[in-house]
Amino acid sequence: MQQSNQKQASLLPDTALRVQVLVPYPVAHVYDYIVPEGMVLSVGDYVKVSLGKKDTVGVVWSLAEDKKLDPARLKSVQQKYDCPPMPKIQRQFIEWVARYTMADMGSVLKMSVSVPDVFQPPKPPQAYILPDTLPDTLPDKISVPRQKILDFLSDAVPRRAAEIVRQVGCSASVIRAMAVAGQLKSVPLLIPAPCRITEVPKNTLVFSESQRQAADSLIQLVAAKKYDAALLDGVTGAGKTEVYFEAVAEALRQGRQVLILLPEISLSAQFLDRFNRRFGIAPAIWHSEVSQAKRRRTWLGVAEGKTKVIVGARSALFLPYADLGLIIVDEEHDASYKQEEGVLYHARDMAIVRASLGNIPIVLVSATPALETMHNVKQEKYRYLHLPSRHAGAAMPEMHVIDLKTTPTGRGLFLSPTLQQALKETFAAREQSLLFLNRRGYAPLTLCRTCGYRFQCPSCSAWLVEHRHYARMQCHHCGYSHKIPKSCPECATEDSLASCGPGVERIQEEVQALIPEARTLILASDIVTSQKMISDAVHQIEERKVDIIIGTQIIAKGHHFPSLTCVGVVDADLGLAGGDLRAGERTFQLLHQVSGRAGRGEKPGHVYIQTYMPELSVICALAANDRDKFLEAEAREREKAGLPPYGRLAALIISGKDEVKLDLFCRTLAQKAPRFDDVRILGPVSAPMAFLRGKHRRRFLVKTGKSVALQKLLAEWLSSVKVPGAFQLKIDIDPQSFN
DNA sequence: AGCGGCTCCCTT
DNA sequence: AGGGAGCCGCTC
Repeated sequence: MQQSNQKQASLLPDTALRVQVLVPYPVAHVYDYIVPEGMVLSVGDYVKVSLGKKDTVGVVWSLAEDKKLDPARLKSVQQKYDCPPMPKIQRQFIEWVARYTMADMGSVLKMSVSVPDVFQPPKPPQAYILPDTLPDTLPDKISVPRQKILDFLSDAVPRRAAEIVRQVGCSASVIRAMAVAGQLKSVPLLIPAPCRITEVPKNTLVFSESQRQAADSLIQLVAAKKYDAALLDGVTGAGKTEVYFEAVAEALRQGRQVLILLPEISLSAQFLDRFNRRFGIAPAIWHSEVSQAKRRRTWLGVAEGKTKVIVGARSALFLPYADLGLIIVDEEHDASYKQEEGVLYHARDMAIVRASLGNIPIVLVSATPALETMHNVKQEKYRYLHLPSRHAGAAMPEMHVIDLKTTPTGRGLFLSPTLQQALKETFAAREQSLLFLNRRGYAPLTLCRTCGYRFQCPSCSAWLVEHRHYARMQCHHCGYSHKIPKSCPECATEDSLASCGPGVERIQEEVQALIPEARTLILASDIVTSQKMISDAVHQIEERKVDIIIGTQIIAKGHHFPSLTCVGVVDADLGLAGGDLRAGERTFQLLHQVSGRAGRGEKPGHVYIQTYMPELSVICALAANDRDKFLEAEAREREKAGLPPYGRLAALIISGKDEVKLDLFCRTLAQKAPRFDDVRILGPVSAPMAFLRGKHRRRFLVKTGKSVALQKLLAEWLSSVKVPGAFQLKIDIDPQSFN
């Protein structure tokens, strides 16, 4: 990898005086700096420069110079950091992503140098060892704790105070006192880069024939050492992870680095166990919650090529890999791969780009592949590896569609008689049930029966959701909340507030009334807030201390519970309202995943889907468990509508506080809209969340044919207007949802 | 992103 | 005239 950098001619002080530096600020261009005498800089070097009032890290982007600049006004590079330069592939990737997403290059660079003080490591943590020579002032007798500490440290391994305390059972003050007395020596603890792998253990798992075949194909893919993309398709429990671990192993045998992208780190506990079992070491973890010190070590380990496997959320894609040899995108269909703030990019799609630029293989993994991915398989852009279920018999639960039009629920109730019966029977059989409703809180809308007042967020076009668990009314879009009042805020009538519609808390109430002896548990992100709470809840369920689980989408993933035999989908139609491009697909993926929770032990499972629209293709496909037929039907719809992957799509979101001026500006924008064949510009319309966090939002949708240069078209359009500073204009290339 | 400089309008 | 709040544009 670094050959390309080493080939770059070093810049000698007497041959050039200036370099162009890209800084991690939202700016589109580079800045020129003087190279101080004696400093040797090459493209890709990390440097410290001053920009405006502040010092920042930057990357030498080119050795050219802007002749128009007045040399007298230029600042000097302050320092060259001692770190491998940013590889050429990484620089190309940053440029590519910036061009594609129409973001500033600096903003994209910022995602690559996301550790602000990476080059200013703090004091390393202190560790203790036995001194080479003991001071001669020591007393003859040594106290028991002190002797224990000396024994513990006799193996000459430096250990941190906290570890000594834990192992020996002494107090920290003893250690301190011994250090002062010279009985212990304090040394800086050098923490090596995470996940350095030199030896790759052999696979000890017994693979099925199909697993073996898929693994062999992936190993060949990696062995070829060139760009290639494959989809690994298989239901949950088919052993996909273990199969792609063999591809990882092959890349590691080549001595190269591997990136495994995961949608959410909530998968990590289980995932890390499996990784550990295969490779005997923990991978490096990268996501927003990782501590500053660990981020620094990981960033440097990645840049130096020492850290071999990185498991991370989408931002891990932008780390400056020294020699990346393989990318895995697990759960490739997952919506959270789309970054919806700042630089708007789709990590799966950009991972394909990264693989292509790096000329390395990439493997997409899913049980419910995205429509686009299947399309690429059909177009033979991606290889296709299918992994059938390992336990063919026990695999699929029996599906029951409940038409709420013909079998309605009781008034103010949300479980139909059929589902009630199933819950009772499951409980009687001492098995577990799961009710799925993707809505937190008690009720999504509260109104006053007397005056009709509705609780609404002051900053968003959204109802306040009642949360009895916290006794608050909450906006799910901006976090605004207040206490649940006793009387109507409008007409002051007491006991006049009515809850409309269900949330998980209300379903729990209904279940408790239906089966009072049943032990229920709510799994929702606002109630189970930490990783520990989630794993505690999972243990409770595994130990069968819970009979009926009521959960939002956080239950869809991962865990499998052998005694869970009944799954009820309270409202299958919930995600379908609003006409979103991917509503059907998302609903299928989510409900398919939820259905998969049922009957994964030896007992068969039953899934009950409550809907008002049983004739919809999504519901039929779920009932028939026919994913491919569903995707084909969806694909035909998209083709007819000229939508991706058959056409290109971009969204413009314009937001601002002054609604009147906003509409005026949008009209100007519409007037200047380009008119071409094969280009349709729809809008302006109010964005689905027309008022969000105190700002009004309007949306344009740009729909073009496959071959249209979408970014160029947008750039030309937008260069014809000046966006007033009071408004924010966001370009979303390949929008995933219409929010 | 952060900062300084500018304008506009309200205060006294 | 004084002065603060939002708006704009620049940073090599």
